[in-house]
Amino acid sequence: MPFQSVDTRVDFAAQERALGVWWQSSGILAKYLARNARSRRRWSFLDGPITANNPMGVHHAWGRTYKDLFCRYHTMLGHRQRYQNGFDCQGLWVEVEVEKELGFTSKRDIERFGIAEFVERCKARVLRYAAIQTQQSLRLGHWMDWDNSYYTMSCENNYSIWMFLRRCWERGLLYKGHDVMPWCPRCSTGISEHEIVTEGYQEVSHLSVTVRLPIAGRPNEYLLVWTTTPWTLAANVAVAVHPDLVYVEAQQDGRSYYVVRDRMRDVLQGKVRVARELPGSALVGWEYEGPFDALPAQQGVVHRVIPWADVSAVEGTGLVHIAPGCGAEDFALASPHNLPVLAPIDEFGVFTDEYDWLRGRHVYDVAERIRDNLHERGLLYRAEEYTHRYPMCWRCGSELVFRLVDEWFISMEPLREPMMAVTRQIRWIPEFGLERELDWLRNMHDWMISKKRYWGLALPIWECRACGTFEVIGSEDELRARAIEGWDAFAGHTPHRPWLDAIKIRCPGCGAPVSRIADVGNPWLDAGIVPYSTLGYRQNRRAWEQWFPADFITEAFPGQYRNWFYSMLVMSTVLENREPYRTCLGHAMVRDEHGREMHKSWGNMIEFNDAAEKMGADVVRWLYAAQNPAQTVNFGYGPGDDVRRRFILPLWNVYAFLVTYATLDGWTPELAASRVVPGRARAPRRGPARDAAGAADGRSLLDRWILSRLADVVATARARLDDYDVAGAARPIERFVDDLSVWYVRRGRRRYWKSEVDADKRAAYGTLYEVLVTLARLLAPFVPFLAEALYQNLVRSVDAAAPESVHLCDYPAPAWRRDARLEDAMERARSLISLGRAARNAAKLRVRQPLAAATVVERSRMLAAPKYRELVEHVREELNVKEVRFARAVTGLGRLEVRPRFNLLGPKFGGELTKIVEALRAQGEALVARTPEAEPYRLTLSDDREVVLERAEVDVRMHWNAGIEGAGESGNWIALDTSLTPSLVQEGLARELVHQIQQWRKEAGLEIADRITLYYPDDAALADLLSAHGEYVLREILAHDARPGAAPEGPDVHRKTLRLDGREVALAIVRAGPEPGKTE
RNA sequence: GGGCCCUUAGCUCAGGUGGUUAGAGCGCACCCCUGAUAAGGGUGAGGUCCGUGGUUCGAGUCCACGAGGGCCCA
Repeated sequence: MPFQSVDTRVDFAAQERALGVWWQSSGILAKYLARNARSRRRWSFLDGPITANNPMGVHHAWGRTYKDLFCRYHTMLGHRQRYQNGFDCQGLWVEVEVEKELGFTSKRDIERFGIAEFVERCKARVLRYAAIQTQQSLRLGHWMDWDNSYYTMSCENNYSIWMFLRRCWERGLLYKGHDVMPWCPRCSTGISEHEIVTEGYQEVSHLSVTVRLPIAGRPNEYLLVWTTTPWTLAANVAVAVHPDLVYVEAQQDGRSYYVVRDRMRDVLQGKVRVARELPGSALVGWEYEGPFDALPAQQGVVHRVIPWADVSAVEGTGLVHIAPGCGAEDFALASPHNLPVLAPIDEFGVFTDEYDWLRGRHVYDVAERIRDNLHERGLLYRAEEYTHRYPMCWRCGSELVFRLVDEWFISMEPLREPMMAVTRQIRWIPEFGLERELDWLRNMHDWMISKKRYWGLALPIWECRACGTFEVIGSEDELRARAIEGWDAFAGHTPHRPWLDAIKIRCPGCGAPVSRIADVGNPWLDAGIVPYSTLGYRQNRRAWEQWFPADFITEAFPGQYRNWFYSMLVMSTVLENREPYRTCLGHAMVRDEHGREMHKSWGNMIEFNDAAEKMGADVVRWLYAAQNPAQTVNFGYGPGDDVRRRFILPLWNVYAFLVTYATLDGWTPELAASRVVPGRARAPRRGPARDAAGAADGRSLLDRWILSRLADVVATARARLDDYDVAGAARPIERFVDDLSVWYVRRGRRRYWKSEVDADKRAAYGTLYEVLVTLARLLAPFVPFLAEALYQNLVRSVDAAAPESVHLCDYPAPAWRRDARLEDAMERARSLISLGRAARNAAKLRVRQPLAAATVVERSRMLAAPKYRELVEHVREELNVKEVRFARAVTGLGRLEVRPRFNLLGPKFGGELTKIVEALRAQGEALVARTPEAEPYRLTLSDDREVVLERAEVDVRMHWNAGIEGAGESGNWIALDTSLTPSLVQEGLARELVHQIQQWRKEAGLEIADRITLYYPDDAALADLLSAHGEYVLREILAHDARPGAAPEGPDVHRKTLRLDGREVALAIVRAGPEPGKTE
């Protein structure tokens, strides 16, 4: 079976869709998953659950590219795996979306709607988006056991967390805290500090007020306080001052104000007289009238001035209004100073009954009323709009307030050191991940795990209202045993609200029936338990140990050091005091192609589906694979186009090239000098690989070079992937494909065109074939679609015994021994060619014009060796010269001028410079000629002293003799003989003629293999040209014959007037049918 | 205020353990090739390696301090 023809204008996205369908329908994915089912070597990957709440975005594709790539790589290495994907299901983010769908605005709507129905809607939403994300992942070529994904809402996951919490409780780590914390009035829940990420702050404008508070026993004297949250004044109980700062009593309009000295000018407007200065400590203990002493809640409160070291003099008045029920720092001061705690608002942000005229009003709406009320009572000093960064709810965008609440916490202090020890057992990539995680651990607070919501882990805490005893239930069995009420209502349901809420147990303290607390859990508990819940920890400890710890996890790092990476550390430290994963690869964030953040509202967001269809999944994957994970990636259609042009298309074109000519020639892999068996059998695992240097099967140096390079890139890719370094593998592969395309194929083209089938041609086909087939396997984990397309056509079409899919093959191992000397010599040849081209450019001589000779001066004399004659031949052909000569020195070809760089040497040698210039003029040429590469010049001055000149300090340039143009440096030079003889000019014209006729053939629509007859006019110069170079011209343009005179009439006759050497010649070509033996 | 990271060509980025004259892609200028052709290739211009000081025979690379930016935490 011959290869199928390859279109160079392939629609990659369509090809990917077709392959996706084929993989499914032919069961390839299933075979892939089963491939290593009985392998003894395991590789344990643990998937971080993706939030199944929306379609996945292009940023998810980065991590998923890594996940898929390493799973595929280890599959091709024969390692048994679990291939389990995970979905994150529970939490406020899902609730918020369902609330939006239902048009809800607060928790009351949910209660009215019914918690059971609401929770079912949440589950349904998760399943809906899990299905969508599964399809999207498949479109990306992400192969997992999609029918066996884990869901964090599963019973097993929830009960596993019960087990963990029970263990915490037994160790005394679990407690109920009474604290002031950020609270979202819309969501009616506390927001833990972990959740107020930097994006959780926004610039907003608030009404700020400066209030004067009359001091008790000091008529006409006032404390000045300033706040941006006027509503908290209703709960004021104290004013704090810094004991060591300097305060002033400032007199204005007949009143005395106390304010910190450094802020006086900013705070007090108008004329002010300073009556005295005093330290803050002098104010401590003073009593004052509160701003709202008439409120019922304020009855009996004594307002005092207290000392506080955190008071600053950069903002406000230096006197800080303290409301322990409305601020976290305020609350921390309550206990040491014995301050009453007033909690003015309920869970919806509404003032409670004890606040009289504020009762029923929302905190968002009271700022103006409070200002007006203060004004009426003469307490307002000033009010103004103030813009500052303020925390917002990360899900719904509402402004947060601080509120006194009861929440449940895990004590972290006893875990801090053990967790840090566990963290050090893990390999973090990038390495700074370790420091970041340790830093987080050093600073971590107790973990608030409760949330006053509906859809989430139902915290298994039963707390007795009567005596305060609480207990944590650790499993479903224990629950059943302890239930004294409500089991029937619960049985058959998942352990969620509201079903679990029905169950009561007996209080071990006082015997009263006890209900579960109403709270649900922090969603990072759900994700943190998966190294236990998904690996069967509760069912079979021995089986669990075979997959634990995970060998590898990877996620985006900005958030996960404090989220998933962290929660797994907590839970695994408590349960087993062991690292839950061995290697953690973190990657940075995705920005748009200009480096800006992606936002839907900015219009620069790219949907995953659009990216897959417009640029293709392979391009998306390669873009991510070649990226440094530590650095934000600029993702977009522009960068995608780069990948396509730089990597995908050149590779595809090389592949198309091989298939096109192999088909024309009737070449198949069976004809290759050495068979390539790409399947499960592989290159020798041990013992010497085949020796590229000594290949005795007709392979040219060019072949041996590319095979040596191939061995290199295969070894590098394996080593880098073993080290979890994707970019370190991808970039060398890119370089290799570039070498293959711009050098191996470019230099080897003629070997495929020639009509005779000889050993050289077989070697050319065999080598290129081996390279491409190896590349297909090498690239399979990176670009699974492209690799499969190559493999199916190059391997499966001709070898029914080969594995059905490239993804069922082994990963390639180096099949040839490297020949570093040959690679080195090839580099030198290429570099000489580059210099020669520069020389041609300088001489304005196009490559089409042959030249008599090039002279090479090569210090290492490597290319002059007889065994590298072929490389010299490449130099000769690329530069289009008749002969390449070697010379020992460049001196005979021109004059070396050595000039001092005065700007550098002046400061160094000062007055001696004159002598140096003299010496350089006299000996410069000899000096340069004898100084080895990389060494400085040692110059002997007229007085026999030696001075050392750095290479940068002298300017060496060559003045070529007439008729010579060259280029070079440091002992490596190439000089072209630019004198043209009539015969060289004529030969150049012959090439020009060929060039123009080739162009014309294409315009005329002739096939590559079509033969023609050339008719030319009676023209002496042309006749000369053809008599001298006719054979060459006819061969190149695939003509049987060149005939003088007019062409006959006919449908296959094309006429054209060409410009040749400034003259016009009217030619005709006639199609004469395809060349025998090259019939398609 | 603390921790971590970044700063290299107009733009985006490479540059193990210090070592010739710091590289690539894109863009730009000029050119080549034309049997990979709605492609491909070459040559060239373009650099205060953020700054200052230090270690060293030698620093883009190591150290200290500083500037700007990012992430995280207070």
